[in-house]
Amino acid sequence: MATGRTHRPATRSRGIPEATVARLPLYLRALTGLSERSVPTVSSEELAAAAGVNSAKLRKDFSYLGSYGTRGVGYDVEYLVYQISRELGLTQDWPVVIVGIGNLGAALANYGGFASRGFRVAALIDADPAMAGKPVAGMPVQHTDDLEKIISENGVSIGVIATPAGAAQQVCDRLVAAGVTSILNFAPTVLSVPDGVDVRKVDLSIELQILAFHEQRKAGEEAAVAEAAASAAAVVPPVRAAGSGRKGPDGDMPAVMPA
Amino acid sequence: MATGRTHRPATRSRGIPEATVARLPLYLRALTGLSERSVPTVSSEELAAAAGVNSAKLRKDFSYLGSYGTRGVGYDVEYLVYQISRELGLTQDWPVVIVGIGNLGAALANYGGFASRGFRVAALIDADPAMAGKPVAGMPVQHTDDLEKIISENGVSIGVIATPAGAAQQVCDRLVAAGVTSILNFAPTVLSVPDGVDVRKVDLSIELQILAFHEQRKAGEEAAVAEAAASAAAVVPPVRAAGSGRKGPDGDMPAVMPA
DNA sequence: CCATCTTTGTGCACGCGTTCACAAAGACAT
DNA sequence: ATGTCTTTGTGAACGCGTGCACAAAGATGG
Repeated sequence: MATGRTHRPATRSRGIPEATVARLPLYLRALTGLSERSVPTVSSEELAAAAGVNSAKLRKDFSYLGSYGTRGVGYDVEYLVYQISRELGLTQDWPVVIVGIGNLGAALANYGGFASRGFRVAALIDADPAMAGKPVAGMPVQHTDDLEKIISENGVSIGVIATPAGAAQQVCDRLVAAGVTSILNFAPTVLSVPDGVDVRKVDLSIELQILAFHEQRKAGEEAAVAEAAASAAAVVPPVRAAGSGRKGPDGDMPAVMPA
Repeated sequence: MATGRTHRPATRSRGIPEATVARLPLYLRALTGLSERSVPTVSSEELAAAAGVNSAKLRKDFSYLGSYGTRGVGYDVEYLVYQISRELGLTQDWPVVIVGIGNLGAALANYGGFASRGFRVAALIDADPAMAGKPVAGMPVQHTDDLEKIISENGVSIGVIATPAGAAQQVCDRLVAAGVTSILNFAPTVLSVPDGVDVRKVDLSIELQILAFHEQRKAGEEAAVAEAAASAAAVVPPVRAAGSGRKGPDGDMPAVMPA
């Protein structure tokens, strides 16, 4: 993951570990739930359980923000909600544009989770002229031609890319050129961006493939060797260097690697 | 030419690092692109650039799978595609169910990336009776009542949860009870599952919040101290333990913690 | 057949993140 | 006020992941 950090000796040693930052939203969500149930305080143990993490990890995470707990009691829920929100920058308004209003883009536009926490969908943008003006999630889709104008007029610094893979890099370049410095990419492509621009990637296909790997291992633990042998016999793997044909004889490498 | 090729006997060390597994789909995607352009071989440097990673990291990743490269030349594209596919378990068919056919669920059902690599949407399931029978992505939505039957009849071991947060845990429990052992969760909730079940989480809101954190830092680097002071003065943070009122005097903690 | 050149595979060191374990801090009861 | 009990905050150890740097392997050219 590209963390694209511009190293700067910040005013204070603002070195909150990246792993901690990634968990803060998790804590915030758990705390919000407690807040709605008017729970006044919570211990690190309880909160850690709600967030699905280790309690020691949670305490260390909070220690990077400051000493917000009370020994013997726990953490004040409301106070902690405020502190984390402020640390994450959620006390301000973040206008966001979504580019690519296909199935996924429309789903994102309708997703309530955006508006819930400081994020506001400022515009929906699509390259298809037929989409222009069409309302999605109660908001007219605008054409890509106006991308730069929309970005600058709304002061957008966060962009969401939900286009097909082929268009993603081009859209990304235009977003960056127009002033966007944070991008959430749903397109299955590696985006290249200049320093100072953050990119986070959400890739459904990759997540599934990772699950498949573990699933295969789980299944293989029962009939490990037998299954591997059968599969190797059933599926014929491509012979080494079959296409090029300009290399040495293919006898130098067995067609089927030992499984 | 090969003299006596000393085949490494124990390539099957089951310990492929998790970080490596997470990158294999990335390599596979880059390799597929090369394969479609009929590129016969690729060096670690080139492939690493295409996948957006360090070349040394890529070589080390591949070394966990075995010695599939040729020194002085690089890696055979077709051969590597096969090896990674096999390692990820993509040479077999993975039936998948999607539970929760709202905006996101429908988008997932329509997403071509699923079918492209061994994954097949076996069923769409929703709790709303009005949805039952309605076609989404050319497939009739089925009711939650039949969840267990669908899982067992199709031999499904991977489930995708795209329901609202409130229903996620219940759906998860039923999936697991029915035999699902891998879950991709899009609902903004922490799922608790028994040992042996893998859960991966995709959370749009969290990704945005992480971006907001970095975005705030980038903005803060220009007018760091001034901004912090102004924001602290403008926004009044909740006084410590304001709601509970049963604790000590609130003077024991400053209303604004030092930033 | 030998020399040179390219590229892999990996030993090693380093830094980050996680976890344990415990002293210090504070609430609460007496 | 003093003691006990709960819970935080953190020092320290450990393990994993990353990146450097280089020797070995093999292709290529003379």
